[in-house]
Amino acid sequence: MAREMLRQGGRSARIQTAVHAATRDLLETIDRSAITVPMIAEKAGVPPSTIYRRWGDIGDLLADVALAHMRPIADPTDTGSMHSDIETFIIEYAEEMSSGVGREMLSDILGSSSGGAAQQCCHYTIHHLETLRDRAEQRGEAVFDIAAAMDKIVAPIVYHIMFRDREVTPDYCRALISDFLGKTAGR
Amino acid sequence: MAREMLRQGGRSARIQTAVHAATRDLLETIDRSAITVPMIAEKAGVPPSTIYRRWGDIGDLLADVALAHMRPIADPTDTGSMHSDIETFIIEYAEEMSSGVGREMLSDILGSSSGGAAQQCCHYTIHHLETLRDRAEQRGEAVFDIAAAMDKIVAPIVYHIMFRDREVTPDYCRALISDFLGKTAGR
DNA sequence: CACCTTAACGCAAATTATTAGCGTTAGTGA
DNA sequence: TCACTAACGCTAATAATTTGCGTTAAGGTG
Repeated sequence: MAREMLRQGGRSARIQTAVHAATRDLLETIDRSAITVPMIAEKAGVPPSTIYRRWGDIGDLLADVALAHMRPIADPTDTGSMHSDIETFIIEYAEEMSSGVGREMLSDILGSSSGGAAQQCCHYTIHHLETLRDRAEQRGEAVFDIAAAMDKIVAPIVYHIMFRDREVTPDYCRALISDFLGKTAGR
Repeated sequence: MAREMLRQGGRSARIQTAVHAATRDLLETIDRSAITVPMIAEKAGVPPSTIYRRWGDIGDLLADVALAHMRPIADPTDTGSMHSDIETFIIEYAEEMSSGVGREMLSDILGSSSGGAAQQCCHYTIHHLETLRDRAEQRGEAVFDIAAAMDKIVAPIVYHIMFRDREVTPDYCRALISDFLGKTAGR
């Protein structure tokens, strides 16, 4: 993961935006393994050395871009009940991460040398679950434990996506959620 | 992951052995991000072009080496009961994967382009669990479901190792196992 | 607002990694 | 033993990465 910018404004920020945009563009256009730093640099209108100096290598850059794409911009949908809130959020999450680009984003984040990107990515997921839990609490519903939800719902989904040992279908997600919330607690 | 060799014996096999050995050596000596193909080639006594032709890039080579290191050579220890068999195996697995080199191996395998290495790695774990289950069955103990064990024990452990969001301690592993096998089933 | 400090940049040269062509070696099966 | 060809070694060409150095401009200060 790229270090935090010491300078926030102006040129430095413009370059970050341009490089991120160029990278996202290329990720949609051509195969990820074919993307090179000079390629991104040309598209972004900066010299390659700027990218190397700022992001280190292409792995860290890809992790940074993936992380930026995962940064929560909106709260998960409010569907009226905790069970369906969780289902909606988790199924969408699983679908996004199961896709080709989703898997590549996860892979880039997990492969990043420092490990900061992975922690941050995990934190985003936890943050969303916290939102759902707080919402449930305000409704007067029984709350759930975030760490337990990570273990019993998120972890298996991510595991199967990364190891490709089974399809992560909406039905599979629903089963994990029902199992976690208690099978009797139908909605 | 490297494709299977079309030729099994002689020179081709010797080169594979030498390159793997050189790579493992370097992984223990210097930082993984500093390892280059020409470096490995020199240590192994082969020209770099041979490595590029056979393994594609350094990512695939590292994944191949990591996978070879994970290949089961012996069955997990027989401790006399299923619960402690699982505990012994899982705690050892978690400890190995939590270490610096373990995490890097997982990272290399998950980052490999084809995805075959990840599937294979997962298969090794399943194979070990099958051994434990069959052993329990022969003893007349109640058996367990492999897929469920992967979801409830292995997946959370691997998730936390990869995302670095919590320490994976032996106590944590024991809790996952007890929870899976039923809290009342103390040993 | 003008000035100072220095992080971050652009450029270009030097280094290093990767790819590709081509002749050679040595597994494998007849 | 021989024929066939996958896999190799060598080398030249190409591409990526690193590094030094002068320049630009962000952010702070008087």
